[in-house]
Amino acid sequence: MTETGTGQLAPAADKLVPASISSDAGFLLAKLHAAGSVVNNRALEAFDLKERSYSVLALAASGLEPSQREMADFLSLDPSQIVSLVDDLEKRGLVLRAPGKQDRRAKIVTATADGQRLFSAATKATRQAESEALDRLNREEVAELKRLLRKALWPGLDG
Amino acid sequence: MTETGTGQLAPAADKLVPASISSDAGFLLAKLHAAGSVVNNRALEAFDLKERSYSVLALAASGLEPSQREMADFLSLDPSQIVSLVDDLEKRGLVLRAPGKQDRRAKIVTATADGQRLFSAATKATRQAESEALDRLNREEVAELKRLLRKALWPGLDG
DNA sequence: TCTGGATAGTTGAAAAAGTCAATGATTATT
DNA sequence: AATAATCATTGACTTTTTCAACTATCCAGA
Repeated sequence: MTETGTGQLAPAADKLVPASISSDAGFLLAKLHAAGSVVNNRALEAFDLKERSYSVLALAASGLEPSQREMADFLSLDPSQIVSLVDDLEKRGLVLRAPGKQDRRAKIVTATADGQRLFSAATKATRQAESEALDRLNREEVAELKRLLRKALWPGLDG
Repeated sequence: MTETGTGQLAPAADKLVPASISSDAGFLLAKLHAAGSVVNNRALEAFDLKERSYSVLALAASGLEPSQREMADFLSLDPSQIVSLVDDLEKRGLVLRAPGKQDRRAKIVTATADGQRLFSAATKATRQAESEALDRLNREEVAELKRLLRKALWPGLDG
């Protein structure tokens, strides 16, 4: 994406806005997600993380003791992708694998103290990145956007 | 993603919702986009299109006479990706390339009559897919979601 | 006008990401 | 006890993304 330093699109990029696809929710989601990814990944670079590894670390640090299969479902990734993401984080001493207590096939992934620390620091950076990516919305609009996204994903939950 | 026939997530997928990442806009966008893509691409299969080729066809059919570079910027794709997408659509007789009138380096992509017809039919399918992907939101909420996404992308435009 | 630097499209290679089937270990079902 | 299903893992394979050339064209300034 052609970008200026502030994350704004180049001026000429507005020409195609009137196209009918601009009222397609799938397209709007894709485009905002793409723009946000750039900012997010740039913010995570300093921690040697990407969106993907950050989200795995976030789940490991959540206290919810997720299995890799649960992570795969939740993150919309193939189980084999989780394997390599966890491999990497584990090599770096950020997470641990432990066999599930009820089900020894499963591997429960938890963050180490180092992992928790890195997650906290990285979270600050992504919060900053998020407000940068959504800086055209005011506080209430950001909250409403998130509420609608959550409702679309998990109706009736307060996630 | 583990899915039921209705596009709902499998029951166990709710366990991780309380994780802090569920309030991260980037993650929510990614997840809803991922879920929507599955439905969208399934709907477009019948037309031998994917989200990508559909969006290129949509711009070609828009009457805005976009150049490939403008398409690349607008769709957040690399110019070389546009080349192969347009190649494919052109081989199928759905779009035409014409040199730009002011700038002969540029290639203006327009839909043929066949392309217009296919686009119309495919649009019906994606509309259906969209309401399926967002079926947990009511009409007003969908409108509000789109409004916020558009505002985040193009503040001050009525796209 | 000429020249140098930028830009549009194209090609092709390389890296990254996604998909999928097979396997061993374990659990669930019959 | 036997069969079927599930979890993590590996490896192959495809698709997507990224990037560096290259040609043709445009543009700005000498």
